[in-house]
Amino acid sequence: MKILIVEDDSILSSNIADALQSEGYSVVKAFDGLLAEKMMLKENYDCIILDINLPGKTGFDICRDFRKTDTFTPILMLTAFGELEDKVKGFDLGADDYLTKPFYMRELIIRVNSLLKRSSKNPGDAKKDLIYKAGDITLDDGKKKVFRNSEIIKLTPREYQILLKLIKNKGEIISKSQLIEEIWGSSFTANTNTIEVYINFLRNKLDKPFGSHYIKTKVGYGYYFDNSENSNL
Amino acid sequence: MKILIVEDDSILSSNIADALQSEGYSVVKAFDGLLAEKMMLKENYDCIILDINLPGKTGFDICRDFRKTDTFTPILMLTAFGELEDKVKGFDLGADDYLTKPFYMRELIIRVNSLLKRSSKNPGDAKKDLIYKAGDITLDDGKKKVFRNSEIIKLTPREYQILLKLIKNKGEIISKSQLIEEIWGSSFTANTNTIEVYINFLRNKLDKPFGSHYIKTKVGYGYYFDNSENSNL
DNA sequence: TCAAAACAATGAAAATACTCATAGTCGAGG
DNA sequence: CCTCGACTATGAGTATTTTCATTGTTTTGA
Repeated sequence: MKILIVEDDSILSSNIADALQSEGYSVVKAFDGLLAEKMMLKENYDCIILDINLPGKTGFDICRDFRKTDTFTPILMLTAFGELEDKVKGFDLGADDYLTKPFYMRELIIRVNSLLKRSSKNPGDAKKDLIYKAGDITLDDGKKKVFRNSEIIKLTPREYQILLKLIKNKGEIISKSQLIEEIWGSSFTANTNTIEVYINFLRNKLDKPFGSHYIKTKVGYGYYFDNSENSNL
Repeated sequence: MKILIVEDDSILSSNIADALQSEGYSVVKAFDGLLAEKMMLKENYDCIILDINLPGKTGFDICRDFRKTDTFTPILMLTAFGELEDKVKGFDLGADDYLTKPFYMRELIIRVNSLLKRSSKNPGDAKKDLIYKAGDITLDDGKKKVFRNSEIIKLTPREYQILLKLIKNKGEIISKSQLIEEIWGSSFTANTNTIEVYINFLRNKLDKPFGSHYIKTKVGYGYYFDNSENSNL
């Protein structure tokens, strides 16, 4: 169980981390809103503890944007004392629970435990397997949606199928004949350059507007999804 | 265990919340009758604590309307001191227990505990699995009934089956072939547009009279039930 | 190293498929 | 015999898929 703590007060953050670790959870900390969001998009956490007042981007905004791409990871919000409407807003934006500062660590533990219990019971647990993350691309195979940094990218079915195949085997080279076989079926007469055209469509939507190169060509062999360090060189 | 507290006095509300939380319950608060009702229809709570005097809509009305679609979630009513007939009326409208203000928190805890014990022993517990809520739609698969905000919607069997499948997997895309397979069976020759037509029927009954769009099309992929924030855009 | 050959990318246009609303047929049951 | 639910047919509007001609890029071998 891996938990992300997003809290800029380093003392509080460490206290929370200690408490959770002593419960056997593995913990990752983030102190800045923007950085936190990137981490959330790149990696699957089992639970996220999210402060509201953060440098970079507020917890509210992070929560709202994150819920566009991920609806199952439980979020526990930390609100300042007395800010009652914060709680309402938090729930509206997709938080699963809140805790008012200051709080007892014991209570935080209870709430995290119950959030995790709830989400593990949920049928949504299986949905995790349907979500693929690679670089700053998120592909939700349940909703058939693709995001780039929480910005949605609209793909046609064929484009989507190709991207799915490439992301499922990221790093691996997929030959054109493999793509044809799996997406068009064996009966398809591939006497034209249909695949090249679709790869081009994909790049137009996925790579070019962002100035990056995830979809790479291996001349003579096929295509592959590259999310290594310097993938956009 | 998640408990909803519907009480407009924020001090009392917080006191109740604290008491329940220290018992290990997870708590959600609502301060307005109309909002509370929306929350009740959208989410399954294990117990509801309901004040009578509320802005927006009285506890009596909420209770009565809620019981049309949900007969198992225990409701504990809070009545003002001396209003004896309130208790009678409360029971008549479907409340499971009442508590007269002011009261000791200890007593509230006891009553909530016993309500929860009772409902968990009940055969009605199994019924929860048969009730699906999504947005302001409630589908009772035990009674084969569909409600929109406690107003019943009459569906034909085929329409019902489709809606059930979509709501069971709300948010997920269901392809036409999946729908055909599960509802008509594998032997059905799907050479026509039967599904499109039924989706149209469903929308006519479920969406159009209310100016909303729960049933969405993902062109080329299939259909899905959308109850996100801006589902009617 | 350079040119030819093989391979890949691109833009535009034609062909095809999909969705949806309306209208109509058919058969079972009151 | 009339109504209602299940299903079929059709056509317009839209979106997607495919083809083709052209341009660009990489590889190879003399």
